[in-house]
Formats: sequence, structure tokens, C-alpha cells
Amino acid sequence: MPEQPPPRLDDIDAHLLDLLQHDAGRTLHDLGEHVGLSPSAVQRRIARYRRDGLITGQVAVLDPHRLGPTVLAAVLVTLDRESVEYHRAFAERMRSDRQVQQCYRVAGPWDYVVVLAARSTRDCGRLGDRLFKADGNVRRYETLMVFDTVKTGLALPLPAPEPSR
Amino acid sequence: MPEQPPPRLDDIDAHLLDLLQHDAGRTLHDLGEHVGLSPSAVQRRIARYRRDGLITGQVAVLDPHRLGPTVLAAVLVTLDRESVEYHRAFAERMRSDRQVQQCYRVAGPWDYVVVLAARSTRDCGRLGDRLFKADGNVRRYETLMVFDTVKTGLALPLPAPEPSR
DNA sequence: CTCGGGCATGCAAGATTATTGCGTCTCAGC
DNA sequence: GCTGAGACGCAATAATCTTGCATGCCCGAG
Repeated sequence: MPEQPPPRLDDIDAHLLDLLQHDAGRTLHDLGEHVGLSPSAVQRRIARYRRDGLITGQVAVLDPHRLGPTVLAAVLVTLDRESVEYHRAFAERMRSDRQVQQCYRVAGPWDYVVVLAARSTRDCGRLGDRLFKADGNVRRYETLMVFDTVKTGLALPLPAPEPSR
Repeated sequence: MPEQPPPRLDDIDAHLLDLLQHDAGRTLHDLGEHVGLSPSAVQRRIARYRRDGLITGQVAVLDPHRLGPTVLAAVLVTLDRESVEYHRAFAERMRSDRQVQQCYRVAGPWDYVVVLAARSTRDCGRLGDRLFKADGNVRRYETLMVFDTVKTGLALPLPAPEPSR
């Protein structure tokens, strides 16, 4: 039973997590002022989030275009045969490629949505060939080149403070 | 001239940035050991990345399913009329909604790819209605419910160490 | 070839921040 | 009303970050 019940979160937890998922660089003192707790109480809560696996990591977000020429693309993919083994192999390939930023298995006619990061349109094309054409089991894929990133992030909506209790 | 030329990055910069975009919680000492620098040198480089806008932020990553029931979806959207003003309004709506995790404007028959986070399939449906149906200018949208997150993150591929120079 | 400025580094204070022990408080269960 | 678990604040301690300073390297000017 790898799935544990989600730990209960009070309003302060929600507030804290929301602050952290937008800026994890703040001090415990600063966080404490926003949520109305002492630094040590904040620290203990955050330690608990980590223990519970609620916070899985802490990452620096880079600006793609400051890093040099960068091209993003969303790719829709449909596999040929539906065997579990083929899906596993495909997923593993996605996970292990550094240019694959995100990969979701989805419902509907498409099997996967993949977000790629490349250094040029040309590079992006080659990457698609390598990831999807070379794989004998991809029936079809469609590349949606990204013109513009309107919004990015991994932030999740947190339950609003409950009026009751 | 808002676009400045990307600052030059040596191999140590690439290594450091790569470490940081996977785990921004390490100490300067720890980072220094990996790249072969003292903590203070590491600190100064990181400060420079921030100044240059290369590192735009530092965020905590939450586990969607530990947070409670969570449903993700990728939505493909095509606007009705192509006026600049309509696009601006749509983009602004995406940016300001907490349940919109990511939004890309793309090439091809679809105008946008949007990633949503909701608390249930039902909630996701309502969210789609609110974001896209209520907007009189959305011609058509297609919701790809996410079964499984194969890979997630915002990490970008960094230039491999150049042998020359 | 030599000199000098710019820049990055390491080291060592000094300042800030994180962690932990301890006593207190609240609340649920008995 | 009692008891134990859990969360809190405070304060001391530990760890980490920040900064001043002297040194070394690279490169262009003279």
C-alpha cells in the first residue's frame, strides 16, 4: 500500500505551502510573519511536509531565453500497439532524456503529451526523430512549436481557508 | 531593448546551474565540492545568475496526490478571432487563474496548450467551462485528461562541457 | 617584453539563518 | 478531572551565508 492518506492540512499549512511553492527562498522568520507563527514552528511544519513527501523537492527556475537560444515544443504522441511493456519502455525513454521536460499520459486519441526543450527548431526536429521516429512503436506524433510562454510553473491550487471550524 | 545578450557560461556555470535546477536546497559548501570551488565563489556566481535574470526564482515542488485528490489536464485551445487584443485578454486570464499551471501559445491549428490542475474530474469540467466556454472568443477546445504523470519539472538542458578552448 | 586594470578566487571574520532542547499550553479520550 | 499527544514560543547552539581583503591570472596597451 504505497499510497498513504493525505495528511490533514489546516489553513496555516495551506498558506505556508502556497508561499513556498512560489518562493522557497524566504527565511523562516519571514514566512512566520506571513502566517503568524514563530520561525521554529514554521521550520517544524516544513520538516513535516518533507517527511510526509508533500514537498518533493526544491528547485531553481531558469529563464530559458537567458540561457541562450531556446525552443520549446509540445508534442502529441500516439503509440502503435498498446502493450503494457511498450508503454513502460516509452515512459522510461521520456524520463531519461534531459530534453524532455514533462510527459503526461492522457485520455483520448492521443496517448501522451510531451514538452520538449531544444536549442533550435532544427535541434527540435532531430530530437523528435530520435525520440519518436526511431521508436518503432510510435504510430503518429504532432509537434506544436511554442511561440510564447504565457505562464509556466508547477504550482498547484491549494484549498482555500475553510470558513467553518 | 529588454533583451540582453545571454551572459557567457563556462563549464562550471553549466554544472552549477544544472545542480541548482534539480535541487536548490544544497549548501554552498556542498555545491562547491561538486564543481570544485569554495563556498564563497559559488555564492558569488549564484548571486550573478540572479542579477542577470538567469535564475528567475526558487520554488518548492509539491506532490499533487499527497495534497489530496488532484486531477491534471492538458487542454488544446483555438480562439475564434485572431485580434491581438483578444490574445492579450486570453493570456491575462490564464496568468491570473491559480488552477492554470502552464500556458503556451503554439503554432499550428491550435492556438494554445494549457495545463490545468483541479480537484476532481467534475471540478475540471467546470474549470474548462469557466475559462473557455464563458470566453466568447474560444472557438473550440479539447481536454486531454491526464492519467499519469510520467515526468514533470521545469529543468532545461544545459550545454555540455565544451572540449575546445 | 613589461606593466596595469579587471576579474575571479580562497580565506577568514562577521552577520544571518536554521535547528533543537525545554517548559507550557490546548485538546481529545478516558 | 486526569493524562498523553502534539504544537507552540523562547532561547541557546549550530550551521550557513555574506563580505572584506589580499592574491593570482589573463589580456590588452604601451
